[in-house]
Amino acid sequence: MVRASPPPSDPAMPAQPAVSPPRRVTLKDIARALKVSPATVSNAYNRPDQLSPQLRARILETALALGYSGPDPLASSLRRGRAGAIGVVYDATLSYAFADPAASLFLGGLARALEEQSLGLLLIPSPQRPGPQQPGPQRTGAQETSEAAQPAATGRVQSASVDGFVVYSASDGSELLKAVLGRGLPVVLVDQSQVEGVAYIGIDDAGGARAAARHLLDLGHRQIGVLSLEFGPPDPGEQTGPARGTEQPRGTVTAEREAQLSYHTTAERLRAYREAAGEAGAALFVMEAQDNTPQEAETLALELLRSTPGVTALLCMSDVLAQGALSAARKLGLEVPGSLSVVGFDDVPSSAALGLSSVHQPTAQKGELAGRALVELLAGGAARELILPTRLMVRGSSGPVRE
Amino acid sequence: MVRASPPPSDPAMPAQPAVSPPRRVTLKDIARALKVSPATVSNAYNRPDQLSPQLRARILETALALGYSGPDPLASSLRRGRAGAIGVVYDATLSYAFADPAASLFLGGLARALEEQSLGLLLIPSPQRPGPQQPGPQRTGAQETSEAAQPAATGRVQSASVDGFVVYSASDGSELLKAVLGRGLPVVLVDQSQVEGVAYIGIDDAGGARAAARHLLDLGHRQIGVLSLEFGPPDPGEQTGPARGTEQPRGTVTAEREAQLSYHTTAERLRAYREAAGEAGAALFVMEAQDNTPQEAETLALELLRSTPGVTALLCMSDVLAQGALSAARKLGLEVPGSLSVVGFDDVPSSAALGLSSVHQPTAQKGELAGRALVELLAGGAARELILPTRLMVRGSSGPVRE
DNA sequence: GGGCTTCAGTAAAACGGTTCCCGAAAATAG
DNA sequence: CTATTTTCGGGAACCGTTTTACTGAAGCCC
Repeated sequence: MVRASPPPSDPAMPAQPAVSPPRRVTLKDIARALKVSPATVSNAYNRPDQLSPQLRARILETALALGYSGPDPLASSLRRGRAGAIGVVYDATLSYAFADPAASLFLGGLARALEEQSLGLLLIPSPQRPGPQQPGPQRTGAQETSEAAQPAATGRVQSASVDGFVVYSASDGSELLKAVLGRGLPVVLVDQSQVEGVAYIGIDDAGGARAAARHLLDLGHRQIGVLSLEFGPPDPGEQTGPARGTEQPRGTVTAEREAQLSYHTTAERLRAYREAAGEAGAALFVMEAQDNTPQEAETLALELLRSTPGVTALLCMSDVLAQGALSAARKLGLEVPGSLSVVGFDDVPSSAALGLSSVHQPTAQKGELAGRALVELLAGGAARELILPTRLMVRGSSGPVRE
Repeated sequence: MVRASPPPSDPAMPAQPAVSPPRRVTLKDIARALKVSPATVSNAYNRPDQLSPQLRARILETALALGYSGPDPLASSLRRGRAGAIGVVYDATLSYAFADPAASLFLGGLARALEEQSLGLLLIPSPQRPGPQQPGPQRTGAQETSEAAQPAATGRVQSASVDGFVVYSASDGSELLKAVLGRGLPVVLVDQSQVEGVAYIGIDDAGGARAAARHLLDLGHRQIGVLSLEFGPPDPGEQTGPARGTEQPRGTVTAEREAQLSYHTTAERLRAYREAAGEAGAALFVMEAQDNTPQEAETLALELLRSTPGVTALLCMSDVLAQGALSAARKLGLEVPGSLSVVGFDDVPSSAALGLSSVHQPTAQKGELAGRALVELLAGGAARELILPTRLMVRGSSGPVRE
């Protein structure tokens, strides 16, 4: 064993022969170098008022000289009992979380709220889908926990050094959500099904969706396509899940798939669409977008408009989808709103410029409120529930049905 | 002083009357409960092969019963010497980081790469601008470190529990960057000025910008407006910085301001625009956007087109800005590309739908590569530099100058 | 100049785990 | 039946700080 057992002190020799064990310098090292107590060094960083300015100066100085850049955050966090960060968990795929400007806005708001408290923001993405990816060569380490068989993502939840969680649009019964709740830390749920006793921030999904649907209905549309967000996480086990590669066209919603409707947001909006349509005796044609991207939406819209020519309007569950719909319309040479009306959801910033009618929600504010709610919880406050309003913004992409 | 000096011990009284001390359960607790060694409990979680399945089952079981949700990540990280997360630092404002779809894409790619290694992603935003914000009530704790006077953000860098950093578009000489480098951890720099010996991922900014400019020049444009990204962080100290509230219209670029050009990306693109314009003998009219938002861009474009009627095309340093320019054109009733050509930069997904000509860069891939580069560094690999190509995508928003 | 209150700095116990390394028991070999 | 290997689990040091007293030395007051 080459454990360097240094003779009590040999100042002549620079401890490290050459390059080998570049052991990191710690607080103790500089304490030793100055012949003061570690406590004093710690104080130099954390309570300058506890020691004389000169000593502090000397400490900081030798710290610099020795290449010590302050107390190790981990050790400090451990001792203090606060990680200084909160985790954000989203159950949807990474692509969803970042491809959607709304998600970005939300995160921005959240970050802002946390920033005020000097809290970090730890992103904990759910594992992506099998997607294209060359098989990584290594996969080192003994990963085979037998039964737990954690789908890796829940493992990350368990091993996240955080003081609390924000869970964003997890599907009902999500493993991830369970894992989070299991940690026993403060949690705020956002845009998903509520859980008894857990803080919640959401929006009036149903109200917004209803307004969007009524708007189109009022304009006389009676055959309306719906570009839906995902119904639920893809079911890797069974062959069910949205028909992919089968004879069914992509996006088709089967009864089976409908039974898997587990994203609260999707469910609420869809329900409201249907209710409104039902009241007006209109027909809805629903397509499920696997990914919340314009490309996907364009494909689906093309498909839908081809197969169901009577459709005069599209209700989209996100602006991203709506933008794809718009581009499908352009490809088909359909005038908007002359031949096709399109209404989105979220009202992301770029939609105003596009003249897209959409349901506005205070996305960034939602993030900020979620952050504040969590901060309150951390401070021992009570869990609250908050539903933010939505508002239909009528712009140029929706108009009366053409006779 | 009300320093509570509790009597040495009064076991009769349950210190805290009723609910108070819900001391968290630790690994030792369940070890004690089962009369096994803590080591064994630890093994139950980390090396299932080190103990009999039955014992492990019993351990997991009582852990559940006692409400223990696995080893504390902090303690574990400390002991193991790995935080299990990397920090992302961006020097621009939060709004920039999240308002820009390109940034989101980047983060998405980065997250994906880290995810493969089960690494977390800790966001460390730079402090936002003074912006609207009611003065927080508390601000507890002794924060007044005298000299260090850390601008709060650098403090967050120092106290981030991470194994490495990705620095995204920091301005030259950024304090944040210095703080990061000071930590002595592996670092990957992205989209900014390089630093000797530090890993780097960037794109061919100049090449892309040149292509965009030449494209417009080839179409015959000779009076071209430039919607630039920020030149540098706002200088809170002096009254300089982009004229705000002075008699100068917003966005005007003064010589002073130009001297503050410290964002590498902005500088490179601007330089390339100018070079190309110079070669063709064309005139450039530069406006600096404070925020990378469509709103800001619209305002600026309106201003520019009003004050400089001869302008027939707009070079925009981001697609977000370009989209704002498009909407300005719409407001002015200018046909695109008939009366006004617009070219963006980044080629974010929504731009294709908008028919916006833009300089494509592999944004998500950039993120993924940055992640991989960092992972390599963590594994002891060498620092590499990588410049990714850009490519002009000509779409419908740019056309020949109208005679 | 003695008691009393600051001041500066310290010793030592946590914080909650992980991991070598070592024994004993059980299994296998000879 | 003994020698050897495996299996199972424990002992204890250690990860790098923070913090709660506590000590000695000054300073203060009359």
